Amino acid sequence: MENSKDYEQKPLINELTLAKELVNQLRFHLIPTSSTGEILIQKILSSYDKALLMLNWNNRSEAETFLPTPSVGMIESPQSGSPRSDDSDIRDIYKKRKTMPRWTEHVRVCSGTGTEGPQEDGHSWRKYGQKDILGAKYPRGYYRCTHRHVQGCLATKQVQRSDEDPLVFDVTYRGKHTCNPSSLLQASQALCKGDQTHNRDQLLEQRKRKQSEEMLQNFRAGLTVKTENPDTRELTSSPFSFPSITSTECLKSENNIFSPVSLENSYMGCYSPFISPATSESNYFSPCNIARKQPFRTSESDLNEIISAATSASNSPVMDLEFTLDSLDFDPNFPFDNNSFFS
DNA sequence: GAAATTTGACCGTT
DNA sequence: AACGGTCAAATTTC
Repeated sequence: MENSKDYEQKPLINELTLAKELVNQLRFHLIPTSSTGEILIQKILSSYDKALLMLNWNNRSEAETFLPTPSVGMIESPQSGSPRSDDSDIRDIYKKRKTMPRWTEHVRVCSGTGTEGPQEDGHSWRKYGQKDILGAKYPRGYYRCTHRHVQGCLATKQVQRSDEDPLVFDVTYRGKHTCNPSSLLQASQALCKGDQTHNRDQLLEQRKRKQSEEMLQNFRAGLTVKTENPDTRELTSSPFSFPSITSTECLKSENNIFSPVSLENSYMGCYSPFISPATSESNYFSPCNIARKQPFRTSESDLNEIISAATSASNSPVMDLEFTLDSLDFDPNFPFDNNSFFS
């Protein structure tokens, strides 16, 4: 059954991959001459990605599915509850965590951009750990949703600074935000008004900003994001990702108006031009005015701090998905990676 | 005083 | 046994 499905789909996947590759090549011939062409190519690539994504999901839908709302709040006992006292509970927790959807964004922090706009747009993260990882130069930071205990939101993320390029952070999201979308929306809307600096997230941001104020001046974040297929863990070169991101590529992307993504615009539209750089959508703006003139002389913790602020600014991609899907009356359980889908 | 961060210890997985 | 992920007490920040 499964095998026959694979048999049917593999050639299809190969064809699509090949076609996508060709379009990618074509794109680099077009970029200097036609921005319209670039837009079209983005759309084509986007379509390929969607198709590939769907196929991927079909292949694995039986083995693994998203857990739309995995008994939120029941999984993790409150901190005071000595969670280690009950073995079976703990095992359940680990099992469920294992099956949580997971995806990675490669986040590049660029200098020279004016990204000091809202860095929090609804999701706030609390750091709960840091760990030196074998073979990695930099420690990995562990963050969970601030609303974990209040709303049982199990979303977590890990921020790992890249060995090769200290300006790149791998942000691995795990789990889906289950905290109340309406409150998030309110937070987002509050940010839209621009002058409202009194909400909690912004206070938080103020604090973070203060901590890294000096650095931010030299270190204004612009991000490029690659999404990773949550299951195959292959880099799926999403429409937003540039196969080989370089500084100049980054600049190019600045001029790209990617696939219209009207859904996104309706959601993101309220943001000031410098939206949270870490949102997957941020590629739309891609304020990556990168000119790495000077080496960064910042501590890891500073960088982690910034990336935390930056990434916390993003609703998790899944969250964004919920916003947009809800309005579209999609089946919310339909599993796909919105990072790629909407890009 | 409350909330957030740091950090060493603990625990499950491999 | 090593490693990665999480907990929770201590510390810091507001």
